[in-house]
Amino acid sequence: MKRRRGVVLADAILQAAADELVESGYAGLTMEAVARRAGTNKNAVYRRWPGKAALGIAAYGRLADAATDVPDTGSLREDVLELLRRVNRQFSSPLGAVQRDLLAAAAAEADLLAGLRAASADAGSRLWLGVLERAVTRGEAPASALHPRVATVAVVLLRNEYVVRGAQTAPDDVLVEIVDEVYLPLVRGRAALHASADPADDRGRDEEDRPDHEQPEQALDRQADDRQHQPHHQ
Amino acid sequence: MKRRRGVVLADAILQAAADELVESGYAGLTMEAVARRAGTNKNAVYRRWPGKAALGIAAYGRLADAATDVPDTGSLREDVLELLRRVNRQFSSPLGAVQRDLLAAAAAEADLLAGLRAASADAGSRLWLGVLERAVTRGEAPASALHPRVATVAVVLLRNEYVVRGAQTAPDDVLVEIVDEVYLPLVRGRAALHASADPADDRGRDEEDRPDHEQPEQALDRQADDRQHQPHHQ
DNA sequence: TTTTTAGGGTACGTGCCGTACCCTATCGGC
DNA sequence: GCCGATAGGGTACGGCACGTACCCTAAAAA
Repeated sequence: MKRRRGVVLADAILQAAADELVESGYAGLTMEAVARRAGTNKNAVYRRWPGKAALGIAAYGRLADAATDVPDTGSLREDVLELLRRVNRQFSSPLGAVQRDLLAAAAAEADLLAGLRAASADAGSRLWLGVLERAVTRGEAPASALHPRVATVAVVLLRNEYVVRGAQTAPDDVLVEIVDEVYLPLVRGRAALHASADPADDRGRDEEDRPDHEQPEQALDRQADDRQHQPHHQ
Repeated sequence: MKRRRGVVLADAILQAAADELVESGYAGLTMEAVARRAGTNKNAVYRRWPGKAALGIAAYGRLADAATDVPDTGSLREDVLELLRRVNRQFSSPLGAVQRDLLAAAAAEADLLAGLRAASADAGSRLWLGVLERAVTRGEAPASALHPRVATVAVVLLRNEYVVRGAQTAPDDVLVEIVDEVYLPLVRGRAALHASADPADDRGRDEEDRPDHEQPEQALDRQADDRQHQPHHQ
């Protein structure tokens, strides 16, 4: 009987883990079941991943590869709303439940969280900045809005809906409200502020170590590298 | 030996559960330990709460009773920043970790989530609306900003920091960034939109109550170089 | 071929959940 | 103050899942 080795086996395990994840959720994920489903035993699993959380995150990486492509309708509002709707569908799918469970499970251990972010969170930031950037070139938004924290406000609010209200799909009018009451006013409001010649906003601190008008790619890198350890003296 | 009954015993159990919660977190909360600590046995616990999640939420209710009082400095920016700092302290305390774990654990079961919200989330919305309302009466913000989703944007973004970055205390410049890049532009931007673009009256105050420099330690934190450590192998 | 590496099979020890019994202190009614 | 019903105390058990330890063998490397 042929015996799988190395990357072939690892792949089979990951696939089995991913299947178990969508079937039973993260809570119902067991090492035994994964090993059984992969046609091997826990030995081979533990030799590669130190525990359940690590395996779950690795398996999620395989699931999340289905990259969401960005809408490009020519209007900021429609772009944002459509992207938000896609994200909403993903959040309310089994995959979204897995993602939320995983985030919760990884919150305890910092190294796991880093792996999870690599698989999902940062890519999202790029998406939203891209949408916003196109709006800037069309003149729909000021360049000062090209800020990771600004660009991702909508999806952060949507995520919060799931945190607060549970796994229920967020109704569409919530998305509309987020876009019309928060996101667009925020972006356009920044336009109004900056158009009325009050750059006092970005003086002092900003000038030195946080340039507001940098290239979008740099803004992204910045966010990705922003993580820092607590130097806990005092 | 005296044998406690009824509400006295229930109280002792809740207290023990709350203590265990802050000591070991929700993940480390065990029914045995709670019973032992309360000087009783699992019997008495299960007679009152159907399982670990329900007990955890009930115990959290006892912890969360320490109501946060709202600052009232006379300036919207200072109020928001100060409130955000208090919330940040709470989030990064053991209590905050418990709250996040609990939210994650309750996401699966809807009825538990309802109980948890009653203990914490909704009160927060009122707080933020209150701050904003005072700003409106002072003329710092338009009445159109008095919208729950707008009012709570800052704390939602802060919560997201914890979701994405883990239990690390959010550095103060993140709070400042949230306030200056998102919250205030949002509120004032709405003013510009609704009051037909005359934000000139915002300018004077802006320069007064805006501190130029942050604490030196935090500025140092920001520069701390920590490239990613490889999370295990693949 | 011989040696080394890595998978397969299996059994354990441990921890915790949730339940079941049986005993006994306490409470409320008489 | 006695007496049944109620509820707490003690304990044991079944079950499950995690993580570990052996021992055996196929497959790759030397």
